[in-house]
Amino acid sequence: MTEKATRPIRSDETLLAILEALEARTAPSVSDVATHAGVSKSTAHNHLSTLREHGYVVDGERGYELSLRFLELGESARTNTEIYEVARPHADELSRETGLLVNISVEDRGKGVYLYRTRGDDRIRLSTRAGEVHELHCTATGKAILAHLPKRRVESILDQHGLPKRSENTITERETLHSELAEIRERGYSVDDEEYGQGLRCVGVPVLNGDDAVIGALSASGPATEVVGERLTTELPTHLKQVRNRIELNLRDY
Amino acid sequence: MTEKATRPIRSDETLLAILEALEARTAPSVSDVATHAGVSKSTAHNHLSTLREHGYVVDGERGYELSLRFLELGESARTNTEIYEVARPHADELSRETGLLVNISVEDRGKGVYLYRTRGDDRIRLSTRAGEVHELHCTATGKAILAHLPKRRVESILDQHGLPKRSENTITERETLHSELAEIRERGYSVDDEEYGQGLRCVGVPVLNGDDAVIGALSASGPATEVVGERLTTELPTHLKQVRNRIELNLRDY
DNA sequence: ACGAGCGTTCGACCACGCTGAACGATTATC
DNA sequence: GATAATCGTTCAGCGTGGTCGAACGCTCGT
Repeated sequence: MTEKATRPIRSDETLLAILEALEARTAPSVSDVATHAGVSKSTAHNHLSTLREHGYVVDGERGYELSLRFLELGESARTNTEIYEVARPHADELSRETGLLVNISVEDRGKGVYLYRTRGDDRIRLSTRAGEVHELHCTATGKAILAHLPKRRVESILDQHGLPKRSENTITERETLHSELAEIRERGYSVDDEEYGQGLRCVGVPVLNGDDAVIGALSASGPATEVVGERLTTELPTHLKQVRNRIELNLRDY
Repeated sequence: MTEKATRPIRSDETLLAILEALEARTAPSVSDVATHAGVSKSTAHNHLSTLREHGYVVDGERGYELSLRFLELGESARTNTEIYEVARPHADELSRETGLLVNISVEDRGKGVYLYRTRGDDRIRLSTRAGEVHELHCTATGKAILAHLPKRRVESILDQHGLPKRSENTITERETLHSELAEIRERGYSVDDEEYGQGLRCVGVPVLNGDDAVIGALSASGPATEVVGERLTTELPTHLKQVRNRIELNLRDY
């Protein structure tokens, strides 16, 4: 599925390796970058100074860093998605009303990416952040998305990424997952019952566009001790479905 | 100030030009990208397919797009700043309390960059977004930052970017700006009185780290009709200074 | 059927990206 | 305070590979 380039450009690949080095390590030196990217020090130096000249990296007193240019590019990518701008205010509202952590995510190259995460109660700092990726089979948003992708596409995603075990409850059998997805289609919402992390429970709904294609999903998550009983089986699903309807209505008139 | 690379890498430069083409135009074709970046179609194709293979761009049905990989990189750059994680919850709180649009920005290569923007009242969609850049001389956050940079650095920034007129009230004379900056230092807050855009008024405060270096600024902005009288001269400045103090205290214990 | 646009592949040339060695500057170690 | 290690940077030179233009199917609109 990873579309192979017929004629990959080697210097681009080292450039990208350098970006990854800058992302992974905090403020690395030229030599660090060179080692991490597997190139000579002089090559790393040339790439870094080119990137600096164009404002993509800055070298502070501690070392090189990705510049805020990437924030601009990231926002551009985020705004390009159909769902983000429309769903965001609804996510904020939902989060205020429920006090839970609300997520918007989309599928990107077979994985889930959080476009936005918001928590009504800001006192707890977000441990996780936007842009983070996760497998689709073990989260509420992921399963909501999978449930509405063409079966062929689902298979190809599972072939590519497998069903890695993230916690005790993670679904690791294809068959189990498929019947779960059928159930999700039927009742209109998904549940992550500590499948991604212990003690974390999450309810999600898909978001479809005018052509009935999934463009993402919305979910609310919280401690398993809080997301229980009526709240888990009725209250949150109903609430989320309402929000989903509002978002889909807003999508119609752009 | 733009540190010249002694030996710039040409293929990196075309790669960056391609990224800019993807950012500027929505879902451009290979030919569009080639024209915009000033290279042959086949060269553009090779770069794009390399980027796609590594997951940095995706080609949807409409054309090529930046992938959400850039959201990840952008978040990484944002988190690297000293101010972001600490100030963000305070910004949210301030926004809820005032109902105004609250901004966190930092200086990056002589310009201001919004790290975060939040508005208590989410019903109005944010017209502007994080990552956006602006000149420092015509915004409340920008002037608060300039007021605490070494004079030499301020001069070099003004040399580089000038004082472009953004609206009726924009300060375009260096002398005027310098006395304004002195005033800001004295009273501890800055005001943008429709200097960036007509009808928009804004109050800002600098945020300093343990070494008394500016690491960014915080501001609250709203319609000129709302931000007036006591609110403009006393209420908001006092409120912002309180928030600033809280942020600086939090910075101490990381 | 036609032509105009697209994205892609190919061959060939010579620019230029890569390496390794050498440079001063800075810090660490004794 | 001398030595040594390591830093970022520059340089020359080799030979790879990035570049372009032409040519290829292909999908459009006419």
